[in-house]
Amino acid sequence: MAIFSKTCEYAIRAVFYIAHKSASGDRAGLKDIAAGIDSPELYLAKILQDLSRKGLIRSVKGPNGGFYVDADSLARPLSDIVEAVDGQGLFHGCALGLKQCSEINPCPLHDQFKSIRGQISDLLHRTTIGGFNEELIGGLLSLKK
Amino acid sequence: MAIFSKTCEYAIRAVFYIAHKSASGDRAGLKDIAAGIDSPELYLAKILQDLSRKGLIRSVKGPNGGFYVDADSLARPLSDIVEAVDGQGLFHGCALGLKQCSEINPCPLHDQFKSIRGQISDLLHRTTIGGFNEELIGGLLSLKK
DNA sequence: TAATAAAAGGATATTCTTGTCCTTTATTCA
DNA sequence: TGAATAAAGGACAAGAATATCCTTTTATTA
Ligand code: FES
Ligand code: FES
Repeated sequence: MAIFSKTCEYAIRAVFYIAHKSASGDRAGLKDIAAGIDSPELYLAKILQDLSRKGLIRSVKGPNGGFYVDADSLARPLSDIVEAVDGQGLFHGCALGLKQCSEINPCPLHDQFKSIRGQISDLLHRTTIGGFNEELIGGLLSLKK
Repeated sequence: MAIFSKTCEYAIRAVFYIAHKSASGDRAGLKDIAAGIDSPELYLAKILQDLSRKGLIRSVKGPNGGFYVDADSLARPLSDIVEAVDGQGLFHGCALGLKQCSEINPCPLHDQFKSIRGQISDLLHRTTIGGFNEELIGGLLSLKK
């Protein structure tokens, strides 16, 4: 198992991709993004429609249209994307699938897992959507293969 | 998304359950285990068959039969179960789903995720199957609800 | 205003995970 | 030895995640 669903992996990679294009003032078209993050184009379309409906990214139809993120959204934490796609499980769920993670009825992994889960949460809350733009533009980081 | 697949959650809870019964010298029957960890009985049967085939737990058929773990297996790391059920993804996979997690072609989350992934790996390698028997017998830890 | 480009939306297909059913095999015990 | 018990195994069913297809809407620009 991975930390994120496949859908969420595509969503994050796409949002990073769009963000770094937006930083250069460009919009990104669907084909462009799909190629840039190595994802199935039509499935990605659905994901982006969803993020757009939820206001996490912007879109413009017609010639020269495409997807972009505004300055506000560039500063948003990555956790907003994760939560929109995968829900809150990663932030609050029990490692062993108990209905409710709690101190009162803890599973064997609770104590140690709580700390790790907290670090994942911190990472996703600290990281912003636009936070890697320089490295992405500079080609130091990768979103494909 | 959770860290483990549902199948793996059941597997871990079941193995902990069987281990703590084995510590008391008992075998655990399917119904007993399913009730003890709150899982669908017939699905759990498949999971246990699989673990049994792979030698991670033992089983005996017939009256008074059931599942148990021998002393050797009690000392095995939990990572053996996770690997048998969910594979190696959790230990080596890229957070954003790149084909190959690497230093040469890192995704934006690589550096920070590597550390977290390492902690998960450590936790699962340090924790043994029988490691929580006392707390389970004492009722301090829970495997259901 | 007409032609074109690109995202939105609805429906459907495919694949994987999870869960159930029924028969067979092995073990115990009367 | 025969009846009862419990896991093993094979086939199937339901649901969710992933992926594709086709039509509609909106924006651009010639
Ligand atoms: S109860 Fe399982 S992680 Fe908290
Ligand atoms: S490349 Fe993504 S975690 Fe290492």
